[in-house]
Amino acid sequence: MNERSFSGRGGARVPGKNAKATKTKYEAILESAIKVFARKGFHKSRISEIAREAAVADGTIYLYFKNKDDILISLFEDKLEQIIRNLRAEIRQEQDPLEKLRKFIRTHLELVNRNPDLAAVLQVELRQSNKFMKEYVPAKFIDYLNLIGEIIREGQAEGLIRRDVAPGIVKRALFGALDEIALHSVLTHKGKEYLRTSADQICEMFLRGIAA
Amino acid sequence: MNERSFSGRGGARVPGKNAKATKTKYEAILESAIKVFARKGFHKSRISEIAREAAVADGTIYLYFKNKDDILISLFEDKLEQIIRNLRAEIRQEQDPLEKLRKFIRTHLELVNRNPDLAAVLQVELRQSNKFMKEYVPAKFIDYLNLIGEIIREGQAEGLIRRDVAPGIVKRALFGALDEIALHSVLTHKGKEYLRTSADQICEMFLRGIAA
Amino acid sequence: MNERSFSGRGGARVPGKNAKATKTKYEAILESAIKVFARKGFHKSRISEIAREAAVADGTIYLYFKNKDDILISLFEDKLEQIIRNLRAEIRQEQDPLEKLRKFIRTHLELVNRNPDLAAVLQVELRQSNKFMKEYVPAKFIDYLNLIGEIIREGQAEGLIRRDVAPGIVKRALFGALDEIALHSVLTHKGKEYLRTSADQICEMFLRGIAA
Amino acid sequence: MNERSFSGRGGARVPGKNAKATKTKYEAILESAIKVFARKGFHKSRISEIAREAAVADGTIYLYFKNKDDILISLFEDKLEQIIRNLRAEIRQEQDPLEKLRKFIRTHLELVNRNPDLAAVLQVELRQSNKFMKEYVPAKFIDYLNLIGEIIREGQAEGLIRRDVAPGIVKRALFGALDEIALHSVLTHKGKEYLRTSADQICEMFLRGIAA
DNA sequence: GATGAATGAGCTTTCATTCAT
DNA sequence: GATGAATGAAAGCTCATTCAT
Repeated sequence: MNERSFSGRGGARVPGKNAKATKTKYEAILESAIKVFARKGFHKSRISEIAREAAVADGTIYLYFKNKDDILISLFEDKLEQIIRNLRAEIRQEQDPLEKLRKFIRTHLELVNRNPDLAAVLQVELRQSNKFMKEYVPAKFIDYLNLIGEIIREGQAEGLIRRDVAPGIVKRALFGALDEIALHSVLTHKGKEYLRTSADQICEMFLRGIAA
Repeated sequence: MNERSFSGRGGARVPGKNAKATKTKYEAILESAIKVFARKGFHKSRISEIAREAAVADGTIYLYFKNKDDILISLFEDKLEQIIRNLRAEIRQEQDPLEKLRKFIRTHLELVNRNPDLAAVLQVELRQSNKFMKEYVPAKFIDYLNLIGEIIREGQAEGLIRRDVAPGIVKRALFGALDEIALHSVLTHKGKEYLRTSADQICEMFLRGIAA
Repeated sequence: MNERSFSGRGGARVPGKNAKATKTKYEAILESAIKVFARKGFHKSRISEIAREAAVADGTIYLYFKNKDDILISLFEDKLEQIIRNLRAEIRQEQDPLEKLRKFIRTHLELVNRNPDLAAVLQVELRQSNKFMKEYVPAKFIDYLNLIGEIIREGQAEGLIRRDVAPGIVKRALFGALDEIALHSVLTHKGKEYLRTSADQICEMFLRGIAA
Repeated sequence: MNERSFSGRGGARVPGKNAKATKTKYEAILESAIKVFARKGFHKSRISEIAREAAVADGTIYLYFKNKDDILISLFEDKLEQIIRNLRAEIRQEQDPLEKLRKFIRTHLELVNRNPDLAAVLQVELRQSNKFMKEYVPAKFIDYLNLIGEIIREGQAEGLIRRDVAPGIVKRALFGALDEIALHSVLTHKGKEYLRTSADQICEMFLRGIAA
């Protein structure tokens, strides 16, 4: 059994009392990291470069992050949390579980289109962190996957989705499909058009594939 | 547009004339690399460790491979080529394009089950190589994807698959789905059972999803 | 035309603000380097050994010097600058240009006698640096040569030295003569006596050779 | 006391019996080495490159030379021996010791002009060999210096050169002067004109300097 | 004698991280 | 909290040399 515990979280994320000021610094570092990682790649990015970009001293970064991997992983969690929040809001607007899935698929690929730097980091750099791939307990990622799982279960309850569909597997299959398309888009710099067509194709295929 | 050219291939891969003897040495290094990479991970694997495992000198490795990344990428190409050959043979036995897809899906996941070390390297370590993700021209990978694309086109020609399915997108979606399942299997050490169930679920969903 | 530019100078030579403290560290490294280079030779000297001798960490050396060659070249420039300063002071005491030359010749060889480690480095190790021989723009060395050239011109102006003497050539010839004697002294460990006799011989020969 | 013994000489210089064929190979390697050393510098020249240039296998070089330094030193000895032979012949033509010195000086610098590759190797690369500078017993070089020493003694015997001139020191001083001029010519690519003027200047100065 | 595949010692430099101020 | 000078561990790769053929 894989250990997968990431000891980096839970440290003194916010050093001082002045939440406003420090949050700014924490966020400044994360935003700088996205830019630098996207430009140079994770391994070739230097802590000193992120520090310069964020206009803080090298050492200051270690007041907010445990180490270099922790920046990457914090970035992942922070952004994914925002994404999940937004997605929940979007989905709540729809009644039909099948429409919810459609919304999910489209929004996932739209986000890739609208945040190219972040997408480059999440699709390519993040996976190059050994810590992320092997030690990190992907709680937030599981939340994300479960958005799909829940919709499927909802659809099954309403008789719109086949009972023999296994939500735990299909949620991963759908995520994998979207992820591969996103990766291809990032690596080949195919943008809007490609992502929109792909969203349509995947919607059509998945919804037919699981519909009752 | 990303350049993505990998200059490492085509060098003096086989120093001597005695194809038999040298092929053995080349292969010995690759097999050792799979073991070591799977055990320690790409970045933590030492060239000297691969050399020891293969019973050659450190320098000998550089007669057959340009550098550490080249070992990983050669490994990928070599193994993928074998897999493609085997898959083609399997698929050729079936007449029905839909049955061919079923075969493809099942074989992909069976290979993961039967070659856990190789799977671990291809699913996790390979993606951690910056060279592979950013500079490599994935000719063999495209061949692999095209196996799917061809079957889909075949099915469309026979009227078994909807005409509005885009093979170029669906092939990636299917690969992404299989890849994510494989990754999950590798990271959580879920084996045979999980992979078989997943194969069934994915077959059912995809085939329904694209059937005419 | 040979480029001969040495890009190593002008970097962040002094990291901090406390000039006193850092100057000490910079100098400590140079003094240690002279000892180690003289003992082991440039190529066989290890950075780690210089660091240990100077009681700093390996990496600290790279805060003050670009690389190993830069230590050697900085050493050359630093010491040559001191030597030039001292020589100027010595020469200023004499009125007669011929006496100035005598002083120059004697002081050059006395310095070899009084600083055997430094002499060993400058005579033997420095020339073994490819960077020094081929890329370095020898500004300080030209200053040194020009000390001789200026005295000769002065002597010509006063009618003490023949007008047909070419200062630009003779300055090199004299330097070459002194340099070869110094090298022989260093390689065979011939000291005081040899250097003093040589100084007298060279004085006699050169002064007669160029006198009006 | 410096050891200065070079153990590389005396090995099986000429492997076989066929003196013609093997002498050709030995010489081919030396000539190739001059070209390669002049082009790339000693340290950056690869044995394999010299072998390719000489159209022999890497290993063959080790039948004729003990190691890389031995190529350089053999090259030095071979060429210096030729030079000494030629110089002796030239000098023998003159009766007057002072004319002999003149001839010596001019010929030395003419050789630099006529053999730029060889000069580049002897002036720059040779001195970068630690073996040459520190372990080699420079028998041939001493022969060369003694050519000067002998002429001076001859001149003293004939009453043409001052008795208080020390041949052992002046020979080095003269060599040093010529050497520095030669080095400057090589490094700055100053050719014929510069060398000829320098020869004249040095002749004038040295002959006046030591004349009775 | 000739070959060239195989060997394996050898080492600078980078950069994430720390900690005294 | 913020700084940034100082630390020191860490390893890929080259290439002179060897030696079995």
